Amino acid sequence: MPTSHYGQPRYRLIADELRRRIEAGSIPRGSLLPPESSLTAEFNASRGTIRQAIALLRHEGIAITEHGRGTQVAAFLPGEEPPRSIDLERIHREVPADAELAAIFGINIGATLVRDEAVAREGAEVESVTRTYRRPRGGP
Amino acid sequence: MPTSHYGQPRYRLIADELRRRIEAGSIPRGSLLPPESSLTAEFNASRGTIRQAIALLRHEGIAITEHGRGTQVAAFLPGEEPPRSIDLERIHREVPADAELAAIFGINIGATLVRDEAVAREGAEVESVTRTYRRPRGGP
DNA sequence: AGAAATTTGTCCGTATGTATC
DNA sequence: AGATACATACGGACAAATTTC
Repeated sequence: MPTSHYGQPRYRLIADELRRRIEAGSIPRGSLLPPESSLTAEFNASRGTIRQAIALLRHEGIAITEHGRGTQVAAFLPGEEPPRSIDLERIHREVPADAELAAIFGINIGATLVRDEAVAREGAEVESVTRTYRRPRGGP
Repeated sequence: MPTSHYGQPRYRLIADELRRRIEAGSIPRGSLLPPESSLTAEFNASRGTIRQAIALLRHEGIAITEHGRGTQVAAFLPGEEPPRSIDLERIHREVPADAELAAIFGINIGATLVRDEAVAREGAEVESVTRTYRRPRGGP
């Protein structure tokens, strides 16, 4: 990626894009910015470049970075666009069967089931939670 | 030690080794990977490098990481297909939110949620139970 | 029920080498 | 040559979720 910066350095363009999302509400006030690692992936930029971009936002006072926690969008400037992006997040884990599930599967209560959970969000709001339970493959 | 580039960066080599162990079964499906601290010691690499390696496995869909818990090997590796569902049965009802769901939705424990349940059977055996929770439309 | 230990998440600072503008 | 960006790697520190005692 040789970079074709049209007059502007990359970190400035990235800062512009993040500022746009914040102003448009797609990154809600008071929420945490995606971590540097995510931004690195999304913008296909190095961490240093991302950090420069965030430093700009900090200077402008619209972001606050806390060591070990993340970068938070400032809370001021009320009301604007409702967020529309749908975010999916999947969690996979093993859970013990409760009475209801045990009855359906025909297994003992407390037996291990594999649960896949998908949380669908629109902006900050949770739209739905879908859980799929299966019996584990060849193991308790 | 910047890069000892013997063709590949270290995090990729480490990811290769972990993938090999998973496919060979020496790290079983559904089990937890050794913690980052152990891998750091074993591979004599920094934590960041280990995390990069694990991120690769996550991206490939063969590992799922949960905060505070660990990194779990997927129950099904991409490419191996779980058995297909045949019989489907749907149940719709209203249920009170337990603590976990309440936390996800950001509502009070006991608040009403709508639950759609689909039981997939293959012959007599239950293959999977899928439950989707949503907030009621305009209701309590 | 609560504290401690474990484990992952994130940020900070630094370093080296390479490629591109 | 210098500025910018990229890729990789290290170590330290604090934050937060989960498990364990």
